[in-house]
Amino acid sequence: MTVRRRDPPRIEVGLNAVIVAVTDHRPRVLTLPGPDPADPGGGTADLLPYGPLDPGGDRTLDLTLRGWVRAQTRLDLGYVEQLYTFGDRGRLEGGAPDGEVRTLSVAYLALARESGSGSAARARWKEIYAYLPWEDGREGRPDFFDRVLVPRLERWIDAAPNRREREERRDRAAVGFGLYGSDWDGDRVLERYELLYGAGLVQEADRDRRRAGVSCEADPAPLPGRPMGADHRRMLATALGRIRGKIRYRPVVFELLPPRFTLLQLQRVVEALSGVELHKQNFRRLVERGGLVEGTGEVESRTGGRPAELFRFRREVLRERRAPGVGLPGIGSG
Amino acid sequence: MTVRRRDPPRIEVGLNAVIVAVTDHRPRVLTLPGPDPADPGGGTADLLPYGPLDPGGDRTLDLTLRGWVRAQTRLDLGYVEQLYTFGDRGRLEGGAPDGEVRTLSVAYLALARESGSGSAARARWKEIYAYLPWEDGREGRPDFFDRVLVPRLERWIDAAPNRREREERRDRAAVGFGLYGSDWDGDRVLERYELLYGAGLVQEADRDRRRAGVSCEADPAPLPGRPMGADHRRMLATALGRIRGKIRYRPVVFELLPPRFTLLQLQRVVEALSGVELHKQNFRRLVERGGLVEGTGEVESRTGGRPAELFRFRREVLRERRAPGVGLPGIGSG
DNA sequence: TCAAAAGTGTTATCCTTACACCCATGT
DNA sequence: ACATGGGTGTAAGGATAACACTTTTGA
Repeated sequence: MTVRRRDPPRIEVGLNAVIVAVTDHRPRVLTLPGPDPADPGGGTADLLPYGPLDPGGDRTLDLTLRGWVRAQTRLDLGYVEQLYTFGDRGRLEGGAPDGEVRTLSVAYLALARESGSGSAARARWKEIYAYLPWEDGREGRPDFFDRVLVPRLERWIDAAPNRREREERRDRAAVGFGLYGSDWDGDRVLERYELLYGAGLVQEADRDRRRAGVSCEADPAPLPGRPMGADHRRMLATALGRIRGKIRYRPVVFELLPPRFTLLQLQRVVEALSGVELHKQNFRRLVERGGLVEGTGEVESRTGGRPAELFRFRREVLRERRAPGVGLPGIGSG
Repeated sequence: MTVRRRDPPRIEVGLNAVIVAVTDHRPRVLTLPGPDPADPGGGTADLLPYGPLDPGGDRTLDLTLRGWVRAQTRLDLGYVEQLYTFGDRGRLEGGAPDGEVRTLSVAYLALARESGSGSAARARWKEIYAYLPWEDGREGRPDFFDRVLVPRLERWIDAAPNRREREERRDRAAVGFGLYGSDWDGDRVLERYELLYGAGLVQEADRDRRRAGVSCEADPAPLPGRPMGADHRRMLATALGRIRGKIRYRPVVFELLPPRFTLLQLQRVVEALSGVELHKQNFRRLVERGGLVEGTGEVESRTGGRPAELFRFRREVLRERRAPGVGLPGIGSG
C-alpha cells in the first residue's frame, strides 16, 4: 500500500434520534438493523434512526429531525430535545481512520408513547437494558456485575502503567460504578459507558481498535450487553443519563404515559427509567403533595388488586413550582 | 434581480467558545470585535471566539477547540464542556436567508481563571451582565425590569392574535420572568433570552427580521443589554444557564478561583454567577459541612476586616458525595 | 379465603432557613 | 471607636425515609 497525499476530508453532518418509550415496565428504544458504518467488514448491527441534514431544508434542526422520523417510522414525535453532538474521529465513520470523510452526528432525545400504529417497516423497539444491562438495578445489581464486570475493571485498574494512572483509574471506577465506598449514581450512565469503552470492555472498543490497526487479543468472553453500530451505544447512554437527570426537575415522565394513569403505572415508569425500585407510599405522597398529578374521579379496575384511581398530569404545576420533578431517594443529601 | 436555480447550500461547521471567568465579583466572557456575519450591512459587533472545524485535525472536537483557543488567545483552557449545537437558518449566517451556506455552530463552555497573561491581541473580557442585564438580581431586579421590560412583555402578550396564544404567552412570561405569582428561576436564562427574541425585544431579532425582508417598525428605545453578532448572545445565555444549573451538583466554581481562597471569595463568585445574594452564615456551613472545602492553616489578612482563613477545594468530595455542589436557596422545595 | 395492589397514618431524622451574637483587624 | 468582614450557636419549620397497618377487588 502506498502513501499518497489526500484531499482534506469532507465533513458530513447527520442527525440521530434516540427515541424512547416505556412499555410493560421496560424502557425501549427504536432501532433499525443495518450495516455498521464503523465496521469495515460490513457486519450488520443495531442502529439508531439516522438522517442526513438537508442544508436547504427546514429552519431548525429539530424540525428536520421530526420530518424524517415521521417519514421513516410514521411516528409523530412529541417531546424532543438536543442531546449532544458527536464528532470523535474513528468512532462514527467507516473506512480507514484517516479516511476521506469526517462525520458529525447531532443526536436528539425524543420521548414517545409506544403505539401499535407507529414503527414502520424495519424499525424495531428494543429494550434499552439489553444494550446497557449494568444500568438496571431494580432487582439489585445483576449478578454479572460483581462476578464479571468488577473483576474486569480491577484487571484494567491494575494494568495501569504507573501509580498515578492507577489511582486515577480506581477513582473513576469508584465514582462511576459505586465501588469502594462510593454511592451508585444513576445519572452517570455516559461516564460508565465511556469507562468501559476506554477499558476495552465493550465490543465497540475492540472494533475501533482493530480498524485503527491496533493489535489486541480478542476478548475471551465479552461483557453482557448488546453492541450497536457506529457510536450509537454511546448516544443511547447519553440519552438515558439525560432522562434520569431530567426526570427529577422536569415533568418529562408524562410524555411516556397515556393521558390518564394509575399512580403505580407512573411509579413503574419512573423505576424503569431510573433503574431503581422506589418506596411505594413515599412515592405516592411525593407526586401528590408535589402537585404533579390530580385525581380524576375515574377508577381502573383491571389492576390485579383493588381498583386504582386514575390520575392526570397537573399542567399548572409548571407555573407553581420551580423544578417540578418526581424526586428519587437520596437527592437532598448526596 | 432574476430568480435562478441554486445548488443546494453547503454546510459549514464551526466551533464557538464561551469562555467565562469571574473577576472582582463580575462574571466575564471573552469576546472579539468583528464584522457581524449575520448583518448584511457589515456592521461590527462583539463576537465569541470562533474557529472552523478542521475535519482532518484532532481526534475530538474539544481538542480542536482547545487548540485554536490557545492559538487565538494564548489561553490554556481547563474545564471544557460541550453546550449545544446551533443550526437555525437565518440566525447565524450572513447574506440572504436562503443563501448558499448553512452554518452549524457547536458551542462549548469553558471556565478560566482570568489572567493577565492570557487574552491576546484583539480579545477582550466583557461583563456578561452587560449583554444580559436582567439576569443580575444581586441588588434586586434592576430598575428597568419593572419599568421597561415587564410593560414591553405585556404589550407583546396583549398583541397575541387570539386568546389561546395570549394565554400561552402569559404563561411563558410568568414562568420565565417570575411574574404573576411564579418564582424567579435563575437557571432559565436561555428561556428568557429566547422569549425576548421571539417578542422582538432584543436587537438581534430586528436584525434577523430585517434581513429576512420582514418589515418592522424600528424599536423606539431598545431594551438595555448589548447585542452580539450572529447567534452569539443566545450562546452566552445557554452558557450562563448551564453554569447556574451545574454549580449546584458539580464543583465547577473552583475552576474559576485560585487554588486557595477565602470563603467570602467563594461566595462572591457563586453569587456573581447565579445572580442572587446568599446568606453568609448558611453558605459557609453548607460548603464546609458539605465537605467541599477544607481549611489550610494559612490566613489572608488583606480582607478589610478580620483576617480570613484560606481554604482549598477538597477533591475527595467527588468520591464521597453523589452530587457535590454549592446549593442555592430554594432548591429542596421548589 | 388468599394474593395483590390501593391507600392511610405516624414517627424519627436530617436539612434548610433565619435569627442573634461575638471576634479580630485596619483606619 | 468603629467599620468591615470572619466566625459560632441555636431554634423553628419542612421534607424525607422508614415503619406498620387497613381496605378493596379478582381468582
